[in-house]
Amino acid sequence: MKLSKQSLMPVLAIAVVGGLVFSFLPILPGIAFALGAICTALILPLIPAKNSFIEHTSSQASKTLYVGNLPYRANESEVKKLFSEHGEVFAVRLMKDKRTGKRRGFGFVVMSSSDAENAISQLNDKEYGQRTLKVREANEPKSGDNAEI
DNA sequence: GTTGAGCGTT
Repeated sequence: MKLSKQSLMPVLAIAVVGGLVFSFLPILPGIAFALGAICTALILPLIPAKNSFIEHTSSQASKTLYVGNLPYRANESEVKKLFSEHGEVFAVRLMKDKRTGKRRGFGFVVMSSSDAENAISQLNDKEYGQRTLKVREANEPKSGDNAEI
């Protein structure tokens, strides 16, 4: 039963909006806010329903790849475009320093497992931006369902 | 604005 802020913010927002909507009715503001909260409880299960619709697209087998020795000038769009030429890339995350926000020069690329193996053999030790890319599989695969080799 | 081995975030 974890209650995070991100799942609580929309609830409060919808509750406030519901309270404003019901405030037009000749009732007490407390009753209006209560009705807004009830409406929130009613449409709350509908929000994950739309999310599951979007997740229906990402029902592919994804594997996390570690990409090191990246140029500091490289962006996620360039890396994603580079990996997209050798396979279907789902997401690219370039890790940056949490203190200064500077790029540390490595990141992770999430793509399909079969295309991932092909991309590794194609992009590993590949010259990119006057640097030799280092593409390997991630040590901690989040989606390790099809991560068997 | 700098640097160069490495395995990470809601």
